[in-house]
Amino acid sequence: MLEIAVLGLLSESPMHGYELRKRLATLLGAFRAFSYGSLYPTLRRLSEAGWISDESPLEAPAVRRSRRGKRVYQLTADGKEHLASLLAEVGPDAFDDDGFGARLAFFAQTRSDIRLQILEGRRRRVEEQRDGMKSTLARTGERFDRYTRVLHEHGLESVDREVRWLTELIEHERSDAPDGAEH
Amino acid sequence: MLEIAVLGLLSESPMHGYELRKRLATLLGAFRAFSYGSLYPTLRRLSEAGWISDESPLEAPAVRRSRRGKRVYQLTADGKEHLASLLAEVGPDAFDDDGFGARLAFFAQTRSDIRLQILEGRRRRVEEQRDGMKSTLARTGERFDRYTRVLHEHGLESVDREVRWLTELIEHERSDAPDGAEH
DNA sequence: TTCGTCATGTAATGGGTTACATGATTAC
DNA sequence: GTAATCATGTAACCCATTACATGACGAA
Repeated sequence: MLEIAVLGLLSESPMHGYELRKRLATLLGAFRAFSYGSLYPTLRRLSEAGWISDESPLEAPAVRRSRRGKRVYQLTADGKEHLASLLAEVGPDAFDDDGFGARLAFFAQTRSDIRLQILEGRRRRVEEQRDGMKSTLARTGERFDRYTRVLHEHGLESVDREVRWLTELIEHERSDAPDGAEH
Repeated sequence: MLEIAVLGLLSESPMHGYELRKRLATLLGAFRAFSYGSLYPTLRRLSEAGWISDESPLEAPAVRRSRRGKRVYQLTADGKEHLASLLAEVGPDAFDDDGFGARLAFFAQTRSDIRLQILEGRRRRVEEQRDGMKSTLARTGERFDRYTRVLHEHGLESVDREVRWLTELIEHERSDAPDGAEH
């Protein structure tokens, strides 16, 4: 999640951690902020993996050491590849709230057929949730008190809306790329 | 969160852990399941705090020991008090997603004026979120690509719906208990 | 007798937060 | 010169999950 978001943002332009965090907050819609306590360790990890680096090729090398100054990160060639493979991943991770959100935010960089697979997988997932809630309400709706019931009803309407929203996106996607790449 | 849910469920009737977990899953709408790995340690903690107990007052005492058999938990007098104070708490915890959900699920046991305070606090919180998203969209909406934009628009509509839903609940609550307890 | 499900638990791990510590740069 | 904010980082902690281990009990 953080990994995709960081690589995705850096694929648009190099940035330092502090800026990354602000972009992250607006990109992920404030419902997911990430503190420095998770961001910087992630940057270190991605750096050690060779996916990002803060080496500026031109640089006065000597003198300063042990200084903590601004570190501008950029995607490496390996990182670009890695991001591409993350965005093309159509496993269960891509269908949960966070994973789907992160992938959708960088859909512009994702192949059209993969986009469709992710949207459909996500819809399947949300439909299952909806059906589960529906049957819970049908089974126990009478026994719930008023508050528990309205809570469940509101939840059900929310997932129902998401299913319809996904259906719109899927239809748009299909009409946009009307070739037959599926099995 | 787990604490409120467990105490709240046990206040309705005694139960053992396994059953508790199933009730938890339907109560919290499947979007929040809790595994045994968090449930059982919580039961131990609540037990050590004296809020729940699995002592059956009538019991053949001798013989069996070291057997792991079924443990039926029930709320103690202290636990009842503690639950009441948790449900009456109108701090920030009561306004975030989880805390609000847990409290709403046991609203039937909450004092009417507290209910109103929690609903209003939650609404304020969600309104802030909505306004943040709105201004983000206004500021950067043009620069977002299509996918990022629809993601944000859908998010905005969702919080907007929640605000309206909360407003309905608040109005219902006010007309239900039309006395003047507020300052 | 074996399979499913009821039932309780632990250990390792994961992925984040809060609070703290430090220092550079900019605006007044 | 001092306050705000930019900027980087660490340590302690929290709260959950996964995977595993154990065992009782009823039905086929």
